[in-house]
Amino acid sequence: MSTPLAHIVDDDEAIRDALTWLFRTREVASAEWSSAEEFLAAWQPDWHGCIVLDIRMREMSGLECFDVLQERGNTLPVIFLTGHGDVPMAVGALKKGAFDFLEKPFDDNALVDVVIRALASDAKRQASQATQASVTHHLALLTPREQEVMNLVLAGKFNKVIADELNISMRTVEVHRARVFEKMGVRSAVELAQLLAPGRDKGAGGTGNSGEH
Amino acid sequence: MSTPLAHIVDDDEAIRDALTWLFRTREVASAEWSSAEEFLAAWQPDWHGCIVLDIRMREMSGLECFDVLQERGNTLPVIFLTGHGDVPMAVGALKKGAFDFLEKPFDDNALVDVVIRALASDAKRQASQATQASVTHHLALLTPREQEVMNLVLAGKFNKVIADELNISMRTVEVHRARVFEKMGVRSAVELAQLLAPGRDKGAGGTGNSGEH
DNA sequence: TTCCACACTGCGGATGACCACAATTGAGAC
DNA sequence: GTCTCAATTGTGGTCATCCGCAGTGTGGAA
Repeated sequence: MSTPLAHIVDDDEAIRDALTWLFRTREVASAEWSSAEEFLAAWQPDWHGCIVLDIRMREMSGLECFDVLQERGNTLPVIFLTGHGDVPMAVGALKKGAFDFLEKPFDDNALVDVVIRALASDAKRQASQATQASVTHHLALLTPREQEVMNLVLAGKFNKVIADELNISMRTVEVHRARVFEKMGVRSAVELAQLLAPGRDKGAGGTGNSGEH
Repeated sequence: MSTPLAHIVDDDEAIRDALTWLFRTREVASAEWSSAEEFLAAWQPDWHGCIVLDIRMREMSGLECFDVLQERGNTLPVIFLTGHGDVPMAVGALKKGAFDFLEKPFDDNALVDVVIRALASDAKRQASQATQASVTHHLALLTPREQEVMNLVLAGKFNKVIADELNISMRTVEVHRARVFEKMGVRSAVELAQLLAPGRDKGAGGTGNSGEH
C-alpha cells in the first residue's frame, strides 16, 4: 500500500525538476525516477497513482518500459511525453492502454489536468478492484463441494434437484448451502447472485409508497 | 436492420474505388459515400458494420462528422484515415472513442485487418446490446407497482417485509411477484437477479459429480 | 354504460428453504 | 494414535414461497 504518486520517469533532470515543481504547485504528490530501469526495479504491483513516462530516454525507451509494465500486470495509468512522436506511435500506445500521449512542448496546466484525471481514474479502479478482490477471496474460502453447490444454487435449481445431480441427500445440500451463505457473508441466494454479478440500476423507486389500501 | 457494411466516406473517388476493390478482395461488404453530409443524411442508428472516414474532405471534415455521429449515439466503430494527421489529432480522436487512426500511405492489408476487427467488435457489441435491449423491453412491460415490488425482492427482502413497506397484504405482494417472474420470463428471484446483473464466471464445474454417497 | 387493466385481499394447501440437534466416515496433520 | 476438517446423513419443526379459487374497488377506454 502507498499514497497515490505521480511517478515521473525521465532521464533529463531539468525536466524532472520542472515537473516535480509543477505538480507540487497543484498539490499532486510525485516521485522521480531517472531511468526506466530504475523505475522498473522499484515498481510494485500495489502502487497507487499514475506514471508520467518520457519516450526518448538513453537506455530503455518509454515504450519498452510500458511493454514491460503491461506484462507485469501494471494497472497504473501511463501518460506518455514525447518531443518527437509520430502518429503510429501515439495510436499504438493508446490502443495498448496508455492513458494519454502528449507532445512537447505541452501546456503545463493541460499536463497536470491529465495527471489529475489519471489519478482519479486509478483511484476508481483501485476501489472497484478492491471489492472484486474481496469477493474472489471469499470465494477461495469455499471448499470445492461448496462451490459446486453454489453454482447449482445460482443456476436457480431446487435443493432437491441439486441433491439429485450430485448424488447426495437434500440435507447435505442444505448444509453446504448454508455454509456458502455464511462464508460469502450473505443471507439469501438473491444477495449471492448480486454479489457475484454486480450490475444495473433499478428502474423505479424502491421503498416509496404512493397509495395505500 | 441491415447487413454489416464497411462504410467508406471519402470525397476522393479514386480512393473510394480503391478501397471498395480492396475490401471486395477480402470479402468485406462495403458502401461508398462521397461526403460526410451525404453519409450523415443516410445514417441510421440501427446500422451494423463500421465506418472508414477520411479526415480531410472538402466540406465537413471527418472529425466533425465523427462528432455529429457521437451526438447521435452512433455505436459503429470509426476508423480514421488521414494523409497529414498530427499526434494531438490522433490522440483526441482515439480518446473520443475512435476505433483506429491510420496515416496514409497505409498498408492495404493492415487496413483490411483493422476493418475486420472493427466489424467483429461491432458484431459483439450488437449482440450484447440486443440481450440488454430485450431485458429493458421486458422491464417496460411491468406495471409501476410490479417494478416496485421487484426492486424490493431484489433487495433480498421477505414478502412479509415488502408487504409492510408498501402497506399492502402479503398476498398482493405474492401476486405482483408472480407477475414479475412471468413477465420477465424467469422462475425464481435468483434468475431475476442474474438477468438484471449479468456477470462473472463460475469457479468450479457445475454438474460434474465426482464421488457418490 | 360496459369492459378491461391494475391493484388489492383472504383462505388453505403444497412445496421449498432453513435450522437445531445428533452422528458417521475418511483424509491429512501433529 | 489422536485431532481436525470436509463431507455426509437423519429427524422434526418453523418459516417462506407459490398457487388456485374467489372476490372487491377504481379509473380509463370504447
